[in-house]
Amino acid sequence: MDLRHISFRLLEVFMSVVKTGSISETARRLHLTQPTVSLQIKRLQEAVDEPLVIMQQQKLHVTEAGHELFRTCQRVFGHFDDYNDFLAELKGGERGRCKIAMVNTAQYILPKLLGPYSNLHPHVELPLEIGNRAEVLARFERGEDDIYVFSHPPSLEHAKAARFLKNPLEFIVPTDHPLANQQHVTLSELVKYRFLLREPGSATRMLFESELQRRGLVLSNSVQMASNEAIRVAVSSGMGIGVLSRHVLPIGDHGFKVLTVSDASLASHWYFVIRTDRHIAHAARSFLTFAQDHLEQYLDGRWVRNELHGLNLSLADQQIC
Amino acid sequence: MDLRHISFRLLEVFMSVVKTGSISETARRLHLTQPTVSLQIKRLQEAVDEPLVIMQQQKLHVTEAGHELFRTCQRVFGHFDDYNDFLAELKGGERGRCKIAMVNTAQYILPKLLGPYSNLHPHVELPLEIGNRAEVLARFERGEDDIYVFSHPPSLEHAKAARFLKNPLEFIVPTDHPLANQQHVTLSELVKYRFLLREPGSATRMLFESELQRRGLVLSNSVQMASNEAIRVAVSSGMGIGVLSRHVLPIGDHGFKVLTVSDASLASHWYFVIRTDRHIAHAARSFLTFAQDHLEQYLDGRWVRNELHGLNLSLADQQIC
DNA sequence: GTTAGTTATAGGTTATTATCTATGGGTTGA
DNA sequence: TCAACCCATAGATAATAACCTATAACTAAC
Repeated sequence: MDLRHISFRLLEVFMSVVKTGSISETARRLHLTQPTVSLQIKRLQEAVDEPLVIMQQQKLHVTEAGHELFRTCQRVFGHFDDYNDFLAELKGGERGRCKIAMVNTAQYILPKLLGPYSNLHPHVELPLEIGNRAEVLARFERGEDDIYVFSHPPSLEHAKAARFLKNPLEFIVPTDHPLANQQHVTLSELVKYRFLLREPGSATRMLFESELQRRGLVLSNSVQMASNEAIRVAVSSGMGIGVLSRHVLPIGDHGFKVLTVSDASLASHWYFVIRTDRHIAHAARSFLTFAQDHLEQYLDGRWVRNELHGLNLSLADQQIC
Repeated sequence: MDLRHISFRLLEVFMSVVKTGSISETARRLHLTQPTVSLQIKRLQEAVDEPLVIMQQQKLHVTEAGHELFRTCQRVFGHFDDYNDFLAELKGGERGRCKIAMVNTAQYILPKLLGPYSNLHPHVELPLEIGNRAEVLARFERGEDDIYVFSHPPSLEHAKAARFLKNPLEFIVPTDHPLANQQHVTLSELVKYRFLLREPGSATRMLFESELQRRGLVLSNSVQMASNEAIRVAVSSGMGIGVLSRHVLPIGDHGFKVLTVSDASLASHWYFVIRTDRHIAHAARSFLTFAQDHLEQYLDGRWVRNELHGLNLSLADQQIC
């Protein structure tokens, strides 16, 4: 039996012939002519090298080989129906995966969106990758993920970015620090103290340093630390001043004090970033649409900057091609 | 997803791509060129309307949709493999059915062949039809069965017949009949008595009557009976003389006596008959070959006339077209 | 930076498929 | 016997599939 040149259309026609028990009737149902169906069946029989139906006293009689082939076809089409269901879910964003890579700071706020989304779409896998800016950037270059979360989006040609949340920076000091109880502090006062900072590539540090440079200020003393947690703990134990995203600060007193700096309001934004030169997973589209619709609901409304509309619009355009 | 124009070849190529993880490698294995495979995959993706494999850092990566399609294909090919096994058995005569229609008298001897055959090929169905000559002839005309067993084969154009067993006729009389103990009896002596005969169409009766006509003899008195059993019983109870196939006579004394008629040796033959204008079931070929090889083994060698060779030879020729 | 290996694309040829219309031949039932 | 069905076959055509070669473009490794 040579399956090679047998198409599913052929099997469809054959099944109809078995079901209706008539070549003419099949032709009518499938909007074909009777000779077409006749010939199709003949071709199939040649491929199988065995008669599938025989005329017997003016009635079409299905042979054993034909019967068994019919059963085989039923099973086969069953599997393809299943596959179609799967595809439908996949395309509808109900199934599949959406790999997200994010910078460290974002790990505190993205779950607030991912949780509700995941509950709504339980069949969507959501693997998360967390790294510093350099690491996430490298992943972006290699196109390893579906969605990237940055502050300071990379300005590469085949990237599309959209802000979704303001990321205000806060200065924190130990509770026993000289500035801890001062009403208004200025940036120039602060730089005399020792600072605890993330690595040079980090968005937080870049933002802070560019502000210092703009103002012609220089830090007298700074220590580099590998994570936001490390900085928080170090500040609490009196090692110096920390500059941290508002979103990573726990609510309530935790051994440090947030300063009100009168002459500096530092803030960056988080962006959802996608590559436009790659196929975008349906689940990723689905998540971004969800985010656009529910940012205000699940994130603190004070900081939300919902600019996802344009991104989703351009994705919808792309979908057509 | 539009299956219509997807052939199994296409799925085969796709499966190989998934298995090898490479388009070039697949091309080499399937003796195609790389662009051919590339294009096939593209076509398949268009049919599914969803990427199945994507290039990621110089490596082919199978998408979710691709993976699921692969699994679907595995199942589908599994079913067709099963079907191929089924076909192989069918074509080898190991499976299927062989419908045999036979005249009444044959029912006593054919089972001696069918039994051993059935044991050898347990998956072959062997439905039997038994009727008088007219009935079997009608079935033959309509082509309802695969093999027919006649004495006096119908001489129709698209029929092929082969003798396999001699069918000698015997005259039986009640044990208390005047002729019962006579050494030699002649036909002309017999016709004075009452005869018990089958219906006019039956081969036995036709043979007997044509012999009478040839000799210019006329029966003085005859009674028609519907079955060989009825005749046997009637003879035993003294109703007259019977003419029966040797093969339907039980061995040993059963209330009647077999005469030795010196001037008449009546015998017909049983034939296997098939229609040559129809497809011959593999099981039927298989049975006829079996019969050719084992006639002498399972039937009384004295009567066997094995002329199946020619029949099977012409069947083998036909098989080619 | 050259080579070797990969995939993608363009352009072309040939074989096959998927259709059709027209027609012939056989059955059935009025 | 004739109309109304059925199926099979012939002959024709347009679309498409299935391939090819040549070539481009990219990446990894030497």
